[in-house]
Order: sequence, then C-alpha cells, then structure tokens
Amino acid sequence: MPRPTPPAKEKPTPSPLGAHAEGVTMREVALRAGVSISTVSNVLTGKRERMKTETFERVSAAIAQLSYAPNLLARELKTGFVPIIGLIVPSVANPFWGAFASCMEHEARQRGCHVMLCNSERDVGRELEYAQAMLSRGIRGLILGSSPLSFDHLVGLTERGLKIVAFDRSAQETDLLDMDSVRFDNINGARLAVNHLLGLGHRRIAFVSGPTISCNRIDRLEGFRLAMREAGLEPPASHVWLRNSGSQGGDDDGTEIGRQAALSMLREPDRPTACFAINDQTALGIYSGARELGLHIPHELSVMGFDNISLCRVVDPEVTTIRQPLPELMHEALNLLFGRLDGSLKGPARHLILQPDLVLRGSTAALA
Amino acid sequence: MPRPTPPAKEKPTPSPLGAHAEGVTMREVALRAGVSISTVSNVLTGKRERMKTETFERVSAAIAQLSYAPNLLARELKTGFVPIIGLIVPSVANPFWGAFASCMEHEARQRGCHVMLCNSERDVGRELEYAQAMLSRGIRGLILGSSPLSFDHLVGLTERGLKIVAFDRSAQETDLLDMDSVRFDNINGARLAVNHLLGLGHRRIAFVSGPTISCNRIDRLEGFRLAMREAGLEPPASHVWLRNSGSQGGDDDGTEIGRQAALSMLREPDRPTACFAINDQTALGIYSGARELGLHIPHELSVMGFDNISLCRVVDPEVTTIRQPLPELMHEALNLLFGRLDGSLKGPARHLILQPDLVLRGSTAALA
DNA sequence: ATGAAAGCGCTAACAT
DNA sequence: ATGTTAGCGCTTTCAT
Repeated sequence: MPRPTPPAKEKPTPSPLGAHAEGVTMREVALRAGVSISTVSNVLTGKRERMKTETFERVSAAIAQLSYAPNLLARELKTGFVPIIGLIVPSVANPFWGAFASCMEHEARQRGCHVMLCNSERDVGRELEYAQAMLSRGIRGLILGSSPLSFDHLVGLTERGLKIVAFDRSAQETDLLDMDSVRFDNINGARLAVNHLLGLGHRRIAFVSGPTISCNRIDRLEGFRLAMREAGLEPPASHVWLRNSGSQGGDDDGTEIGRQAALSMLREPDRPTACFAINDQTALGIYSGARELGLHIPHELSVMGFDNISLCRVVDPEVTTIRQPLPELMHEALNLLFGRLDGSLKGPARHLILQPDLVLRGSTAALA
Repeated sequence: MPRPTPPAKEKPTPSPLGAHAEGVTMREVALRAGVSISTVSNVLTGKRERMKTETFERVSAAIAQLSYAPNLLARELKTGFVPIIGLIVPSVANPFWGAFASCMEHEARQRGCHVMLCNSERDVGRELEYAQAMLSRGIRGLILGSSPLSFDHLVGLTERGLKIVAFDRSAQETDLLDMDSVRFDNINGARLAVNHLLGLGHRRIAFVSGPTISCNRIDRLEGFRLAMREAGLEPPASHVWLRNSGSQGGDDDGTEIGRQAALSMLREPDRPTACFAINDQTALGIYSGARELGLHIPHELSVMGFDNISLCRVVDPEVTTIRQPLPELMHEALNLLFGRLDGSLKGPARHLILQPDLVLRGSTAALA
C-alpha cells in the first residue's frame, strides 16, 4: 500500500478562514485561542472546571473554527489506553459469524468502545498475525471467535498483556494457556436435538458435519453420541459423516458438505430417517441433496439444524434448529474481558456456559 | 471501557530470561544487543545493508529473546503511514455485505494492508463517527459500502485528507462532494432481469423493494421502468412495491418485505405473473409468501432476485438472479483508492461501472 | 487559572 | 557502520 505523499516543504500557510484542516494540531488551536497547549488539552479531556468559562468557550470556538480533531494515535501512545477491542472470527461471509460480529459490535458500543474485526479463515497464522497487529496498536482485549483446537500460538501475546476471551472453547488440560471463555452448551444442544428426533420415533439418525476441526463440532458430535447411547442406540459409522466437501477454495460454507452427505447416505437401503446437521447451512445442503433424490422433508426425512440463522425461516419447510442466545453471550464475554482489563476480575480462568434451546419448526416430523 | 491498570511504581526489573515482554521497547533491545537504538530501528525497517552481518544477527537475537514487537502506535505517529484501510458497510449480518467485506479483505491483503471494518446500520451519524475515528487514527483511505443518499456529512473529512471510494453511488450534481466510485450497472442489471422475464412472455411484472433509500435501489427501479417502457408496458402503481416491512427492530434483512409484498400483491385478481425483487433476500421472502398462498414457483409465479448470494443455490427452486462480480469490483476500488493515496491518480472523480450478468436458474419459467 | 516541560516509542536526518 | 538528536501530537505532573 502506498506511503503518503511527502509533506510539502514549506509550512502550510494558516488557512484563511479555518476552512480546511489537514493536520490541524493542538498548537494551532492554542495559538488561535491565545492560550497554552495544555489548556486546550484540558478542554479536550473535559476538565473544564480548571479554567474560567470564558477561556473554555474561546478554546471551543477555536476548535470548531479549525475543525480540529485530536490525533488519536498520539493520545493513545501517550496514555496507553485504546478504546477498541479486537474480534477475530473465521469468516464474516458466513451468516452466523456475521450475526456474531453484529451482536458484539452492538454490545461494545454500549460500553463506549469500537470493535476491530478480522477474518482468520481458520488459519492460525492469520489469527496470530491479526492478534499481534492489534496488541502492537495498544488493543488489550480480544474476543476470539474462531476456536481453534489449540491456543498455544497465542501464549506470547498473553504474556505481553493481551487479555483474551475465547468463544466456544474451554481450555483442555494439555493447553499451555488457560483463558476465559464463553460458549454455548454444545453437548446439551446436540442432545436436545437428538432427543427431539428420538421423541418423534426416529432411530436411524445421522450426524452430518465437516471434519471436527473445532471444539463445538467435537462437542456436538459427543452430544449426539451421548443421546443416542442413552436411548440404547449405537449409530453405524456410515451414519456419522465427518468429511469435507472436497470443493476447491475456501468458499465452503457447509452447504456443500450437507449436500454430499445427503446424496451419499440417503441412497443406502438402511438410510437414516433423520439427519442432525452440525449447523443450519449444512442442514440446507441436506435439503438440496434430499430434493435431488426426491425425498420429501419432513415426511420422508427429518432434518435438524443448529444455530438458528435467519435463513431457517426462509426455506420450506422452515428449519427446526437449536437457538443460541448471542446477545446474552456477548454481554457475558465483555463482562469477563472488561473484568480482566480493569483488574476487577482476578484468579483462574472462568468458563461460562449458556444453554441453547430448541426451536421447533417444520423440518422434523414423527416417523410414519 | 476500563482504563488500563496504573503502571507499577518501580521500574520493572529486566526479565530473567526474556520470558515475558509486557512493553518491551527498542531501548531494551538496544541495551541487550549492545548497540544504539537507531541500529535496532534500522534492523526493524529492513536496512540491513547499513550494518555488518554480525550486528544484524546480534540485534535479531536480542529481538527474539525479548520477544520484542514494535509499538505500531508510535511508528505510525512518527511516520504518518498507517497500513490500514477503512471499510464501512451497512451491516455484516447481511450476507451480501459479509461477502463484500470478505472480498475486500482478500484484495487488501494482496496489497499488504489490513482492513478496519465497521457497521453503519445505515445511520449517517455512525458512519461519520467511524470515519472520523479512522481518520484520527491515521487511516487515510476509506471504502464506503453503505451508499447513503448524500455525502455532505463527509465533506469535513475529505478536507482533512481522507480519500474515499464509494460503492454503488456516483455523485449527483447537487452533491458537495465528488468522490471516486465503483459500482455495478444497476440500471442495466435490472433491465437484464426484466428483459429475461419479458422474453418468457410475462407482461404483469412487479417490482418488489423496500423504500428506495439507496442509489442502487433507485437505479434498479429505474431499470425496471425503462425495460417495461421499452416493451410498451406501464406497470400500475400496485405492482411497484416500495414499502418497509414494518417489522420492529433493525433485523430487517429484506426477507420480510418480500413476504409482505407477496401476500398482498398475489391475492389480487390481476396479480403479477412475475416478480423482480430488489435483492435475493427479498426474492426469498416472496418465495415464503407465495408458498403460503399455495402458488407454485416458477409455474404460477416467476421470481427474479439480485446479487447472487450463496443462498440462491440452496432453495428450491434455485433463484434466477443477477450476478455482480465482487472480486473485480474490489480490485478496481483499491486501484482508485491507492491511486489517490500515492498521488498517481489526479483530477476529477472517476466513476467505474462494472456490468452484472444474468444467472439463469429455476425460479423463472415461460408464462403458460 | 494557566503555562512550561518531560516524555510515550518510534523514525529519520544528520553527525561521527 | 553506528550513534546522537530532534521531533510526531498528545497528556500530565509540576510550577507559577
């Protein structure tokens, strides 16, 4: 990216009527108001009790006339305080993470700070690169949405003072890092889903996911297995789909996985009568595959999603799914983060777990 | 947001083995390597030809041992160069803007800079607030995705040196600001859509949109009107839907608008035989409404979307739509922006227009 | 009530 | 080849 054009040799003449303002500094404001630079600073930082009203107004007027805005880089360098929190998600192109980021931004605004949002594309290198860039710019709080399997690469950053709250990931014993986390109870969410299907009479229930590269996937799989086992069922390996779609490029939003799984599983003689998809997009992929095979949802195949993205209500039939209360989660996440940042929260890492709930819609039906 | 905990009184003892590194500075690296601070700087900025290899390696070692990372705030304050471009979109919760942001980030990475992403929620105040914060942090390039009807609120910022490339909006004569822009040819895109429907024999074609609050909406409406007129048709007011869904909250992604429009228009005796929706989400809303009324798509109603979001391929029938080549657009947008930033592009504002194309799928059919 | 001065961590002349 | 120095624009004691 281009460097800025070298500054003009001669000092720019003070603009005629304060019209433009490229690089107006406190000095110029002070000059114009006939006060010292520190008085201007006091106005800026709201310490107006330290001066008489007349002065305050003179300075304010000068600020307005010059349309002066403080250089945040300088201020933040000086104070060490940067009112921004970082947020790293796998990809905002994915509607779930889009909603996630939106909620986060909303909650952060309530607390007077901005959000710096980055996509990791599930690449640890990029995650590290972004986190590093943030910390080096004085950002001290980071929400990590991407939940990689290990946090080891982030150790250096926490040692340099970065506070991290992870989403969807509690530390394991093997972790070098024990960081705060918030998440939904994925095991229980999966259980909710499977129990719903069991309650409808289904026995041949398939689990459809890409590779279990993240903790939530592992947990959802475990919840699936647990619930099945509790019902005395042991799903055959062919009913547990953990494959990548094999599609080229990173464009894979889960839909293709679901489609492939459906096309493969649903042709078998002992085909599942219900599918529990790792997320809503995958569920929609199953819709697509089932349609191609001429199977009617929900009468010939029940489908459950996970996440409750807004798409669920758009398709026919609407997708029965598991809802995760995002705004509450964000609230808790920022409570943790701010607690660490202001030192009010001490001690070992906290791990908050919020309960998801079942959203009953049209994609599941009792077994004929 | 909390301020940082006040720094410890006593100067922190140089850490035992370079283990931690909270606030390691160039001074400490220099000390450890037994060189001056500017030699360290030279290492950092890649001027290794200015020193002998031995020195370079000693400094590098010290950097590694202390896990030193430069303070970007300080560097950027000093140099005035911030390798970040800003991006403001209405809402990343909307899949189109999610994809938009993703493409942007990809293109920016190619050019060695990061993206700072913000949601304006179509609120001029927030847009201004974010743009201001960016400029005050030294960010000098901004891509504006939100295309508000006027840019007047941004005049102050461009005067302070911010370069802006707008998406989906060329300046009007009444604008105070004539900024570079890139966009898709929405008029032509709409024409493509309508001509496709006309070619299938449709005559009663409806236009379905929320209020025409943005330029792309206005253009798509105009394209619709033009194409109809060219075919000698004058759509009745009842076939031009420009209403809000009236749903509470900002959660409105267009789907509800389409649904309401369908429920209302498709009950009339002279109901449209085809709908051209302002975007894909609205098209999906029409799906939902049509389904509720028992109308089959495409045999009883043809539906056209706009944008070609990934959802189009998930629903049944897949949505015929207008594709906009996002990666190309991003490439052009950054060409313009960087041209302005490095001064290689001078003169009046450029307005690039890329042509969209028709993506034929299953939601449109010949009139019976 | 106001101003002078030090310095945040860095880069870039300008010495040596 | 390396070091010294002067700021970038701001906040913050500390004087006055």
